[in-house]
Amino acid sequence: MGRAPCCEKVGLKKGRWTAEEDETLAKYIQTNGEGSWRSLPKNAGLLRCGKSCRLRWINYLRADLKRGNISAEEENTIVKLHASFGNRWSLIASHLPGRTDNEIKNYWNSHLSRKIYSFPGASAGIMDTPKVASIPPKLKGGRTSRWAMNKNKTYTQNVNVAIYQRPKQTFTQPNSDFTVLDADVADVNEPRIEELEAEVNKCDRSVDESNDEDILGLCQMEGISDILESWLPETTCVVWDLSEEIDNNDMVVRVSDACRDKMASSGEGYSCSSSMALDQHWDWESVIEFNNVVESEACNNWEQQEKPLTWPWEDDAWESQSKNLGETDTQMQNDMVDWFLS
DNA sequence: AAACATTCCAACCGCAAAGCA
DNA sequence: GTGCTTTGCGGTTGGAATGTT
Repeated sequence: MGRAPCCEKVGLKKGRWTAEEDETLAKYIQTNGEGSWRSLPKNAGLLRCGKSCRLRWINYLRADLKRGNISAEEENTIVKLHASFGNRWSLIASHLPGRTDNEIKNYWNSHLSRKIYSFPGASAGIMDTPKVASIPPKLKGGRTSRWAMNKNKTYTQNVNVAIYQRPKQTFTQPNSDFTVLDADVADVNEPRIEELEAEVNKCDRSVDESNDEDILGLCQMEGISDILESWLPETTCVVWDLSEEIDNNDMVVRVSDACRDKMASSGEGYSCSSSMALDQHWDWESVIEFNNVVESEACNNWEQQEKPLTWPWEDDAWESQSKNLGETDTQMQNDMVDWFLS
């Protein structure tokens, strides 16, 4: 016995809405207000499912919808929010006035997602940057609770997300500043995830959702350097996302779907994309060229590849100067964290 | 100009949480 | 506390529009 249908589908119309239907729906809602979607079609005289009416109203008929193409600024916002929130389209849409979750989702899938470039595996480490963004816990399906939609709420949530900014840097050699990005997802270390969660869960933060900067901001984490040290070398599967914001010198690094799936299956429930928005002066041609090289070489011999990027504390020379991250130059460490959280 | 391929997006679907009796 | 209904979410799909051969 199958699931009961959400509404009586027999005799209901499907497919594109006609202008007449739009007018009928709009007039009814203007008169009676939103809500009671189940009974709305019958009351309004529409041969449509209530869900269909709701969707049509939300995505097309509402007066406060913004028409026209997504602007560069909006796109930038989407990229950044997606880096933090993942596919939480409604949440992203809530920060883009006049845009719907469906519109953003479609835009992402058709315009932005294909801009992702992969960095298939270099040898050693993994980089899944552990971070905290102040976002409500993701619910699989289901509507967002009213509590979660309230402003000035406090979340305690772990999300392996970060938006980084670094000082000016020219990316001429793929060996300088970041950890190897290993697309091989075989060794995702689940205990690390739990460990990270435990650390991250220490962080509570009040959030004003009206402020995107605040949403995107990272909470002050105690011992973040320790987390980075323990986490970064073991994270896997990163895909480089070179968005069209090249002109703005933004770059995003994100966890691959495979990694996300892995993490999800580990019981984490949800793993948002990691990202790096590197607001700096990259040599993009080199980046892309390097990406191509790495990709081709990866097909030949993954093990022999050198680290394209490493974190400073993974560098031997650096490490020799500082046996232990916790004992290193405090100023440098603080600077790194400041940059990391900026 | 026709056939085929690709892109884009409106709409559908199932799931799960909130709400309520 | 329980069960049913309503609502919201995100993934997926179908087909129109557009591009390419």
